[in-house]
Amino acid sequence: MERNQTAYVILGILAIHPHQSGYEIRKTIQQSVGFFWGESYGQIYPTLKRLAAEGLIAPSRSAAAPRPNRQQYSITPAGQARLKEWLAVPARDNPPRDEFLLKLFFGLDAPPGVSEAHIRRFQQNNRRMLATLQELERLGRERSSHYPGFPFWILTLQYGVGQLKAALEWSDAALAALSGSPSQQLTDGDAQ
Amino acid sequence: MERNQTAYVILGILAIHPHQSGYEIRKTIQQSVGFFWGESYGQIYPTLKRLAAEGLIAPSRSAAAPRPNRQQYSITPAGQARLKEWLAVPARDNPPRDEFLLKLFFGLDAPPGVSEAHIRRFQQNNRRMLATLQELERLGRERSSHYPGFPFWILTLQYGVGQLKAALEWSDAALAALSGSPSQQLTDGDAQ
DNA sequence: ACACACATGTAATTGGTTACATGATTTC
DNA sequence: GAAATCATGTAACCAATTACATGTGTGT
Repeated sequence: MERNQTAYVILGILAIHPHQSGYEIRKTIQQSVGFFWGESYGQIYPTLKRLAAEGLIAPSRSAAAPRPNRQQYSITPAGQARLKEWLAVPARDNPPRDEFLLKLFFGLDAPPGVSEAHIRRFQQNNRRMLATLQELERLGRERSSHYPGFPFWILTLQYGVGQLKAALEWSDAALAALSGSPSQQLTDGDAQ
Repeated sequence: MERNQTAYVILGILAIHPHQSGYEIRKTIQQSVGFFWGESYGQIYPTLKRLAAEGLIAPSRSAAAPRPNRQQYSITPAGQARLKEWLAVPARDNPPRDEFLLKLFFGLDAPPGVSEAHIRRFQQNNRRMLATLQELERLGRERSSHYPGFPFWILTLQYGVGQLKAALEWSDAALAALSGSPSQQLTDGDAQ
């Protein structure tokens, strides 16, 4: 079992939409799983070559073939099998690295106000993201709810929404907590 | 500004606890920020050498020097400055890659029951983690609440707790949703 | 004597990003 | 004709993990 995850995103995407080129695959990824998964061309194109060499995908051509200067691929039966195999294996937890939390943790060594600023930026990013996801969910229900994969997609979306809402609630509490004791030692504008 | 984050964790840790060796630094990392940050020796030792060469840390020796066969370091004024600089820069968002969500998204192509199993495993992991964090918080309040950095540490903990609770609520809803339509097409144990 | 934790490191590999290079096609 | 987007790729680099190698000190 490989650990190269790019291969499996590609297989998964091609299992849903056949006849896609590297360029299209990347767009599909962004539009469907973009909020929790990213891929760069530098990863996609070499992987496509390798998957084709291994017989897990094969060059193909959609009925209404649009442009000539692109190479479309589809998943092969072997590819389907490999995807299925991988899907059955428990997910490894993602490497634990959160730069925002790290900077917050070292807040005592930061210039005054910096941690508060980090949290406010975090809050704004999360608000924007939440709006995007909610809009996505609305649009999806309108346009794609008949797709067989829709229930799974909506679950991932709802997970994102839940995490963002929790993060936003925390942000408020965190800002309130920081305006209490710690910065007072430096700001100290009211005593005496 | 470097992008090597290992350097900054080390600087940050040494800013809090001086006179630590690579081995101790790693333990400190695990015990303090371990639930959202990890470092391996393969990363720590070379980075220590480099930081010393750059004058951001320096070999040092604690008053009660314990074992001889280890090299302790402390942060230098230059290192303090670098850390402070880095802390002021907005955190980049962590690379968006969640293998669990990816497998869930492709749930339609998975063997029946697999997605449910993934969610249940996820749920169990989160429950365990939540218990750990809550215990950590309890212990911390008992033993370390007088440390000046305590408020920041507790904030990161509370963030983790909030995310885990949201994930657990989602898990229940997700399992309920999956026991509705999608697996019925295959299981279909009750009609006819 | 043995096991375990302490302690430091290197080599190989990989997974991945970024920047660069190039050209075709569509649209205004 | 210019600009934007479509489209495919390569090279350089890097951060990081894993596995390996080696030795010391402590407790039983």
